[in-house]
Amino acid sequence: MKNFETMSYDELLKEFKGILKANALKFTKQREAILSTLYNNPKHFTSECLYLLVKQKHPELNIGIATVYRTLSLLEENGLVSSISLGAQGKKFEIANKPHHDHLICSECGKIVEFENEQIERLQQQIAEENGFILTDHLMQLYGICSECQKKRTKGD
Amino acid sequence: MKNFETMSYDELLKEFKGILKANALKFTKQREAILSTLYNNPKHFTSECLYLLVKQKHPELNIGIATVYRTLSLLEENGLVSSISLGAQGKKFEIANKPHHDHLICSECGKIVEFENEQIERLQQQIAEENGFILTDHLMQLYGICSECQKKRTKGD
DNA sequence: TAAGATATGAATATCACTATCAAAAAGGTA
DNA sequence: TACCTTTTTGATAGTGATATTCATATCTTA
Ligand SMILES: [Mn+2]
Ligand SMILES: [Mn+2]
Ligand SMILES: [Zn+2]
Ligand SMILES: [Zn+2]
Repeated sequence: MKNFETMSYDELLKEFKGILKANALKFTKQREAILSTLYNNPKHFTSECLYLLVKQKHPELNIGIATVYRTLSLLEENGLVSSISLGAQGKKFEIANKPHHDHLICSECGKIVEFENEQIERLQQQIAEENGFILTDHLMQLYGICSECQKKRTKGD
Repeated sequence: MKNFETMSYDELLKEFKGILKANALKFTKQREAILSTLYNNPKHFTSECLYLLVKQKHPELNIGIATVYRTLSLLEENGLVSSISLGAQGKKFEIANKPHHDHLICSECGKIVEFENEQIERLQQQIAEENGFILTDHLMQLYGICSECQKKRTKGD
């Protein structure tokens, strides 16, 4: 997979157009609107939430939620966005212009902190090897209570 | 949370009854059938799959799938079962009578290998602390291709 | 064992997501 | 540019897993 970490929006767009062309797909206003909204608001988006924001930023497109789902799948398949499954809280998407990282999530307020830890990644690789697996992917999410929510709790009691 | 690792079925049942009583809930044939089926078939069960097995083992109960969902939630809330979310492949449940472990999953055949790694656990704790979080839980799943599926692939090509 | 509670199964609803389809837009060609 | 073919779109209906509703059945305790 290509590394999109340091891409400017123009480069990203060029990359996207290349992927579209390579697959005989078309470059549409909707697809660009979704990509640019993701790029300019680098958060962890619910499909619904991204849909609302694109609608707000580009009201003239009258975008449909089906298109958002379709485009997110397309972008994820091609490595331009990545997603995390948060169980009950649903699935969230983010643009893949950052190095690989995992997530630390506050169970109380939903805050998401990103982190990376090479040592864990190495150990994961080792575990897979020990069990005869070729490691292709992993999911790691840490759940806890963030410092702000800890403070709130103390006050509340 | 209590440690259920070394419990015999009788002990587990006693524990369950205690939880029920403490919450003014009733001990029913359905609830016991579900618990015993989980205990005697220590696998990773889909709700549907568990439902079918309980139905087969206890046809006289004519159990409904709603009861299976309800009971699994109840058991999970009380730490007697734990679940893993496998994205597209759905959610799987297992009885919590083993030490904590994480999962290595074959993307091709769905095989699940359990593992534990103290070193990773320590690093996770450390990461949470560094970010001011109190760690309460974590999720770690490694995805890959198991050795059998690797062999099949080579033959297929 | 009767009273008062919760639990159950069947049916229905919900929720996130996917498929369908007619109309619109893209993009290659001349 | 105008045309033509293909893909894309938004609205809508459909799907599958899980949750809820509700009338009846089953527990628990006195
Ligand atoms: Mn992230
Ligand atoms: Mn397990
Ligand atoms: Zn918080
Ligand atoms: Zn396999």
